[in-house]
Amino acid sequence: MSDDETDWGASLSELSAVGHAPLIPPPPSGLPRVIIHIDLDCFYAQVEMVRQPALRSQPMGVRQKQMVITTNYTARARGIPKSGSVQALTQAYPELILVNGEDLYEYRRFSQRIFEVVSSMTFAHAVERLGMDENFIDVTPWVHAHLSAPAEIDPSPVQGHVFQAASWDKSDPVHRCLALGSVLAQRIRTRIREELGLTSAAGIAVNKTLAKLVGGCHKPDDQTLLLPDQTLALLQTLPSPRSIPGIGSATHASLLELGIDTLADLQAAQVSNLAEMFDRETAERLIQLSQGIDPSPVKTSGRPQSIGLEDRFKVITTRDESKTKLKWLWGRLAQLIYEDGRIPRVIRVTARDQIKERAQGRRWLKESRQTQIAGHILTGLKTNPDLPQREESQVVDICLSLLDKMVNHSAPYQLTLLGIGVSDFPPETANTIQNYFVAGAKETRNEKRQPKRSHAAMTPPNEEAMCQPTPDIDEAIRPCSKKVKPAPLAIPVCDVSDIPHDWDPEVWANLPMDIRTELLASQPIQSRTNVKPLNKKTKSIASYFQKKS
DNA sequence: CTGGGGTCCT
DNA sequence: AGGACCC
Repeated sequence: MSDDETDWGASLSELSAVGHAPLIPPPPSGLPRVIIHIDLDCFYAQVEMVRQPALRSQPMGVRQKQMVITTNYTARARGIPKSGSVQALTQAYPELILVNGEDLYEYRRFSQRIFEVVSSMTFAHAVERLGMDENFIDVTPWVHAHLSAPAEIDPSPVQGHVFQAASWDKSDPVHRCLALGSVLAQRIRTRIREELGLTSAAGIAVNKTLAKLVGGCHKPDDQTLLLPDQTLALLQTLPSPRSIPGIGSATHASLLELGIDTLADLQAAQVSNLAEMFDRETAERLIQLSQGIDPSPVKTSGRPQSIGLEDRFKVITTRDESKTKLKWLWGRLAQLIYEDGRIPRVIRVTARDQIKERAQGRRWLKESRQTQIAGHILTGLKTNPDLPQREESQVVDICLSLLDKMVNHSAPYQLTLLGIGVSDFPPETANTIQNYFVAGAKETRNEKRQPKRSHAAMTPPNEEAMCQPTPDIDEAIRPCSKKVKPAPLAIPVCDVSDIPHDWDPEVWANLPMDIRTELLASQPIQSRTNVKPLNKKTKSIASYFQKKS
């Protein structure tokens, strides 16, 4: 949790409780941060309904193996739970339609487009992904810059709900900041609906934790703002310390051992109370989280650090079966690496062995082994989703040798999971305009190519009764994959003053924030004292985008 | 009958 | 390489 200069640290109310205030630069203006958390409603189910609109009116759920991981709101309106076992749900609700969601390919694509749409909005200073369907957006700079409008002309109407709105004071600058945030959250949600046909919930607050927590107050398809003075009221609605993001099962168990059962216990704890189980930094962070204090910055999410696939199955007991499964996994993974465009330098195999788990008395035990992979083996993926025969069998052999390090084939074993992942991508020389330009060109190139076959239609080999895929009732319809290029985004809400005068607003709006920042840094602004020199390549690319006059 | 992903830290 | 956390 390192602070950089873009992290304006805690809100006013947070600062008062922070031990080392000097380490956290105060907000320049004395105003709080404004953080939006966007959470797609039953994301997987919504994606399936976009792909197959007839499902919209049906009670539907998405299943992976024996679990229904989410149901749509039509189902929930009938009292069907949002998740559960296939067994239980189909028995109790025979009308529930289940779609197989074990292949995350489409969800990944929608997730990427959501991130792009959000990042393209000019007021989004930083966007951080959390899983496939959540994003944090820091809109602090925009909000502070637009707060100066006189209150009597600009009543800054709040969009959506206010958590316990009684103390709303429209003349309080802190409240007005958050109200502006709620307007921006509404615009983000509207764009996601217009561009992708997906509804979402949002929370607006002074830090990530509170934004996420308050966003849960009005779902689906609505949003909630938290005023700093209502922080404790919100926290009091939480049933357990476990409800705080960042306090997971292990931390919760440790807290229980210390006799800390409730959130109030943790709020009242001293660092010394926690010293037995946690180091001082962690203890301080936990107590602060329990009080709604969270200085962690919204970190701009870049390209993934790793790409991996796993498959669970009933059991594998031979090297030969493993080879077949690894081949199948690699085929799908190769497609993803190809679409990513970068060549990884490390490959890893993951496995679960039931016998080992029982021997060690553990509920689950995942092992992995990784190794560097010579560059020449994978370079074919730069231009083709399939590797030449020779390289492909080399990769599979590498995977098998990694597996051999985990299982002894002369002793009994029972694998129930295999996975392959890749990581350690070459650095992309940070986020420069050159880089963006190259990446954009590559994307266009990739999207023009049709996948040789829809890998969503690929079926795992050697299916056991237990893991038979559901009949693919949604064969085909893939709204995104048929597009050569994503539809150009409409001109987003943004202040004209944000845009350099010689730029096309639409082009500007579609540039990622860091690129805009870089270009703004190169703008001839009188007040700027530290003008970065513009190198040649940047200049020519900038002129490519700029309007001709 | 707990999925198939990810992140960062130790 | 594993473990914590997140969805």
